Amino acid sequence: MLAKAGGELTLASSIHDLARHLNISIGTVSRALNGRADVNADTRQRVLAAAKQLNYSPNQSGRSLRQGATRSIAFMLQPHPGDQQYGEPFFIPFLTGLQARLAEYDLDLMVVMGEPGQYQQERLRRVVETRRADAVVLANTRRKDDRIDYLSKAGFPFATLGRSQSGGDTYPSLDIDFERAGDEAVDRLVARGHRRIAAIRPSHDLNFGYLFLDGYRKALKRHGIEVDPGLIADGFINEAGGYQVTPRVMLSKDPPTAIIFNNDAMALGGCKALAEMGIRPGHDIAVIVIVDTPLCRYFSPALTAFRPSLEPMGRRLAEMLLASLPAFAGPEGTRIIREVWPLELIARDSD
Amino acid sequence: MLAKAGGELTLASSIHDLARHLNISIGTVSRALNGRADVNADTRQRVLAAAKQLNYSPNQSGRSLRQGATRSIAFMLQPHPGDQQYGEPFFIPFLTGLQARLAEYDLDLMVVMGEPGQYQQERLRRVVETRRADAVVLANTRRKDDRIDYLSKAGFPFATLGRSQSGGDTYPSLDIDFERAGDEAVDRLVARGHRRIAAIRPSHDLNFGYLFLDGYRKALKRHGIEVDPGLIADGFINEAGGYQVTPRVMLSKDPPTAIIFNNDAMALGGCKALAEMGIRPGHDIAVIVIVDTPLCRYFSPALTAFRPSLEPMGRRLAEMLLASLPAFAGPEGTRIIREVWPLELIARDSD
DNA sequence: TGTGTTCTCGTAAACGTTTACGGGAAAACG
DNA sequence: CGTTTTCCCGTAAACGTTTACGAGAACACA
Repeated sequence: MLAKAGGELTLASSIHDLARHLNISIGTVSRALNGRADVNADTRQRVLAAAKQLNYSPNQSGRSLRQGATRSIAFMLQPHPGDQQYGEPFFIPFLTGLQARLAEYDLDLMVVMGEPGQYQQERLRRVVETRRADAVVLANTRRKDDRIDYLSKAGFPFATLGRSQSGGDTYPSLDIDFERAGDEAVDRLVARGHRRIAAIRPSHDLNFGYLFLDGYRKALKRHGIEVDPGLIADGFINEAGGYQVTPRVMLSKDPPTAIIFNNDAMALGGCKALAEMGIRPGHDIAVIVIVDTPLCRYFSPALTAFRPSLEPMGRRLAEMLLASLPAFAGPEGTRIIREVWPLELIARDSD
Repeated sequence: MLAKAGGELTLASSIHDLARHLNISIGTVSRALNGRADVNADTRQRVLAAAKQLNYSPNQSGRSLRQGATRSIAFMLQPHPGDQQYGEPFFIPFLTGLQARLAEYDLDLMVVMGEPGQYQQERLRRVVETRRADAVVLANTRRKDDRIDYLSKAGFPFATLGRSQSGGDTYPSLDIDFERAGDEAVDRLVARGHRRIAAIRPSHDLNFGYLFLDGYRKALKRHGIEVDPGLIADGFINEAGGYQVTPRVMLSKDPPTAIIFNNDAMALGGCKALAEMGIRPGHDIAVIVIVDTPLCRYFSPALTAFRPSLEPMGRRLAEMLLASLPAFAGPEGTRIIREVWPLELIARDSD
């Protein structure tokens, strides 16, 4: 306790109080509470009853120290630099799912955010070295990710939301199928008669930008359309980035009739640029967004987009992480699971 | 540690290792590291150097147990029931600020969410009773809030984002000035010639709904406009709620020429209902939203709204909480600070 | 009755810290 | 030189658990 609010704090009863109250040793009390076999059934009942009566709950610090496990998982979220008035709506439902599943295992969730753009490595090291968490969940994975290198070198358990080229196949990861989304987006546009299709994605070495582009290229090839480098651009992963980079693509000698944006904020900025050029999405040009957010739905025109199931993804990643921890999955069950989830196309008015 | 990843785990060096390496007692090492006065300057240097060399960081579980403080703060966020595809964009920036300031004090942030609509009390009790956190931050405060009653009765330190009628003035709280926003919204509308102004707010005993209404009523009174109960309605705090309740107000004998929505999601649903009735916000009716989100900006027409500074609010609430904790503010500095922050009006196209 | 087994429990160590206490050596002072 | 003070450090207890170990009692079995 940091504060002893004027003495009115209800004393936290310890296992010693319980033992004294029952005229029993603390060892027996602990065994009774933890459901061990070598305790008399009657004794166990008495202990349980007394625990309820005295409102006893085991002190987590004591347990952590003795067992060498904190029973908490750290979630590292690095906000992208840029306009942070509201941040990414992406993560609340993901966190909800992650947290819900962890709670079922009596695990706490610690959130470490770091300043936008700041080097997150120190924060991560602190968590690992001071043993503040038993495992880590990484978000915003980059193609080459220092955090992954560090964790796998240290042998510290972790899982990632998103893929990376770092660290090999030694950790669980869950990602969206950006290749397939890119592929399907092209498919859809081609079926509607487009052949000049632009792709706008974030720079920053964010891995999903590359994955998306792979799918985009693959689909073009399948349809016998040559990839035009002039139709591919990347920019800062926010509205300003989309606003800045979209005109560059539109002003090429042979402009596109469709644009796939790999990020909702960039799409919004792009549409603003288009509007200023007198180009109307849904009329003069087709626009598809790869990861849907509520903004896509309420924008005018409503943007066709691919939607993830964030909350189930959060729950699933928790399961995958737990399955890789011997303490939960059993010694033999230390399985590294990697999954890639499809997106659902939400057809709206922009394409 | 839960997992010992194949033995490659870098051994966490303890203070004993450090002491042995230096031929010094652990007491001295601890004192040196913690900057106590009674340690020779030369010894301190040697300890610090060795700590860096052996990559030593104190084990947090050990510290927590000994000091009776976990150095972590729990943030309790209860999602509103309803459409949870994306949750509330409100909280990410708030969390960012809260977390950033806490990190400066070497405090961790634990996030406890609870299922939407689920009774959050048990989760809270668990945190308190097992001493998993040193203090709690509550969000989504209700007019009468069980959690506040419980915490103040237990003498457990906490602060709230949002006001409540529970618990008296014994805890720090930070809230948005909903009264003033309601007042200003009416002011603005009256200045533009409106006299039939509706107010739509959430039910659920959420406190801010009442505060908003106070400001609304006060402003009407000031302008000599009688409050018409037929123009006041409440509904579920989501899009469906707004969609459902708005027609009820519009179909009254003497319909409003303006509506103030006390929640962005409800406003969106309300606008949908209006559209279906052939009523265009910004043309046929004026619409103002009390708490701005990105959705208001991108909606068509863009919605005039009052915007909070969420990230500074997060930082500020962390400061306020810390100031109320003797361990941080010093024994005399146990001050209970309560603040109410104004909103900034963002004029757009809907009014 | 003697021996082995089972059941139940108490004892004590251990996890990694911090800190109260005391003591020895050096320094200061008379 | 004796006494007091200061400086620095080691010792050990304490935080609240869990758990390895062993021991006593009850019981079974021959």
